[in-house]
Amino acid sequence: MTNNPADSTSESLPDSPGATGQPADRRSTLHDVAARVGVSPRTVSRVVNNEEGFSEATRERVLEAIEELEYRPNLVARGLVTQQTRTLGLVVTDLSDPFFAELANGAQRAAITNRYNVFLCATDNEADQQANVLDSLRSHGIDGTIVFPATDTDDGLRRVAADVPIVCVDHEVDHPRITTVSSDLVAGARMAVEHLVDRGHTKLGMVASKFSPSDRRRREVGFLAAHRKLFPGTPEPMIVRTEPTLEGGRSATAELLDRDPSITGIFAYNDITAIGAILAATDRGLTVPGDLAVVGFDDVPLAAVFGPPLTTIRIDRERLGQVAIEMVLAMMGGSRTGRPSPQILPVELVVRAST
Amino acid sequence: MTNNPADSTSESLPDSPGATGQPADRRSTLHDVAARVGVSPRTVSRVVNNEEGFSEATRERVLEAIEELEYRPNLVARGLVTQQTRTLGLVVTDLSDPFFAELANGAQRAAITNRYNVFLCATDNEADQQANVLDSLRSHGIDGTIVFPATDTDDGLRRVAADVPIVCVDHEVDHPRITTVSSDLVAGARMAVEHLVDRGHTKLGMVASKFSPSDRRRREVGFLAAHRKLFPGTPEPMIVRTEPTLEGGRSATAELLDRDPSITGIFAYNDITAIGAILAATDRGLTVPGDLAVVGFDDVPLAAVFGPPLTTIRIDRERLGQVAIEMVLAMMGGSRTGRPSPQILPVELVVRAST
DNA sequence: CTGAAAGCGCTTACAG
DNA sequence: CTGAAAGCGCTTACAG
Repeated sequence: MTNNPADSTSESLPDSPGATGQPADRRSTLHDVAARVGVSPRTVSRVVNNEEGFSEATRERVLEAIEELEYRPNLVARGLVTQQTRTLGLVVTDLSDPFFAELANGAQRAAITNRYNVFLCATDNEADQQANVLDSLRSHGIDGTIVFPATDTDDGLRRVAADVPIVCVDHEVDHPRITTVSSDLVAGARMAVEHLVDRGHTKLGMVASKFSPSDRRRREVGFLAAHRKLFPGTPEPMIVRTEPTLEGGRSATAELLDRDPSITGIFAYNDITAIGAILAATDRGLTVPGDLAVVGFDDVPLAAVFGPPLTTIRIDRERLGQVAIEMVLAMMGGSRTGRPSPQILPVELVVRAST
Repeated sequence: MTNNPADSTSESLPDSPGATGQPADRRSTLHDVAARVGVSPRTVSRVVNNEEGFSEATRERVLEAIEELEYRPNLVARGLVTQQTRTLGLVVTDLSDPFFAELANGAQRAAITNRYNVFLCATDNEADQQANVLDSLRSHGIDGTIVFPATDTDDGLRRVAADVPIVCVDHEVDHPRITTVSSDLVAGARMAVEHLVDRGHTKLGMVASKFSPSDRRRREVGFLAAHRKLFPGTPEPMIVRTEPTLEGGRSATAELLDRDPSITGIFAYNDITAIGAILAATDRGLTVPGDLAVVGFDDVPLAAVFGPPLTTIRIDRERLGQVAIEMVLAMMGGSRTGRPSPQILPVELVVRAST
């Protein structure tokens, strides 16, 4: 037959692997398995994919060879022809925000359940980097992706949606292959305002994110609407936009209190900025909640143990991730299913010691 | 020539895209670009890859067509033949630990600098899930990967190392294609002990991680060694192993204090467990640092703002990620470079109010 | 029950 | 300066 270098050294027993017990240093392929069994690659492909049409004996010999050679199908080569890789993308702006970490956990868990894998990428909220990772993901033949979009990147999203279906988190983009899952941020903001007012506060201020373009300011919309309803005819409360980080929350709150020292209630963009707000209060000798009450958003794990434990609007991030996966899977079902309509998940007020 | 359905509707001007301005709904390929320009795919490939051998005129026409068709090379198809995809993996146990989030940030940043992308995956510290994601990553033709290994998975790592070079974080595996970058955990533990003793504490306890197998208990080794040196001949201090989470730290500390109420100094596995330790103290009416001093590990962002702000051993996670990327890149340089030797990065004591 | 051919989107030698 | 052929690892019709 062909001259196989291994033949000269190995015993005649065909089942015996090399002396080292190690397969070749090159990863073994369908072809290698076929050659070892003495069958065509097509047959190996059939048993690997659980198709019909091979004898039980063949099946066993193939399985044995696969074991011995540690053969693993190359999903990407397969994807090149099937046009699917059972891999999903998840792109977020900032890994160090615990919100995204738990979203990712939920998404990954749901993906595994459906026998999909997910690759996570971060954009630092930069359009270029988002374009870069989306392109990379697409290039790897992912079947769909979930994205929490960087600011002002709708066009970029539409472009990749031509190739792969997208589920956006907390943001709508008008495109047949893009849908949205979001939390009810407007309702959450309303709950926060009502709670502060229940506690007797009448002068409120809000720390918002400067990364939110005008069509993504749902918390602000809810905040103003609730305020308008409860205090009709009064001037609108103050809103300061900042980076959604601890230091951002701290400085924005300082600015709010500088501009209007009569403010006694703060609604913050998220828990991290809320903690910043509390620090700003402490900075100027105010007590929380005595002098300043603070409501956060998200209910990240540390919110409960911070001093004082944070009153916040809880988002079920695990569920958010799970629903996002289910929606992207539905979109991949082909156009017959149509685009799933946007979903809005409920949020919940959690009262602790900061109000 | 060939019958192109587009020809019947489009104007004769070859440069004009369809009426919608949209390219076909199928992603365009090298072949499409070639057809549009009227040149062979080989030529397009040449200009895409900046090779030699085409006229300036050809180059411009190809570039134009690429623009119009929004052509993007399929990196995976390319990878199938070049055996490299300019993509790296990063697999960690737990996304919601801020330690890994910042490690990932550092790694991603360093990767981008080198024109690589990174795909992040989580294992939940489960061997099966780690095998799954590594296989998926490998299947996507990644060029190398960084992994913070799940417990007891050395064999699995060796298996994938046959195909792709691995840099482990804080763990050594004996294999020619696996190397290690770690923090000086032993030195960090020593600093913690010396600092507690400086503060007048003589009865110490440690909260350790139950996920660390015996060869990965560097903090414990450092803790015991430092204690032995400072208190020769005395009994060894108590160590309780637990899940490295907030609740884990809380219950482990409660156990330590139950078993030996004379303990006044706690060295914790990381900042999260340290915060748990502080909570455990508060639970039983002890003050920190008055009744119980606590030293954490990592210096995550919230350590500085927790009440009381945490004394901790700082790990430069961004740098850790960066070095890991550089090492994996070096390993990919081919065997000529040989395996880079393990690196140990320094850590630093940060004194705050919990001691 | 099994295989030979063509092709997914690309690049690598080779030839002109 | 440019192209035709073969192949990366796989699957999809087709034929026996």
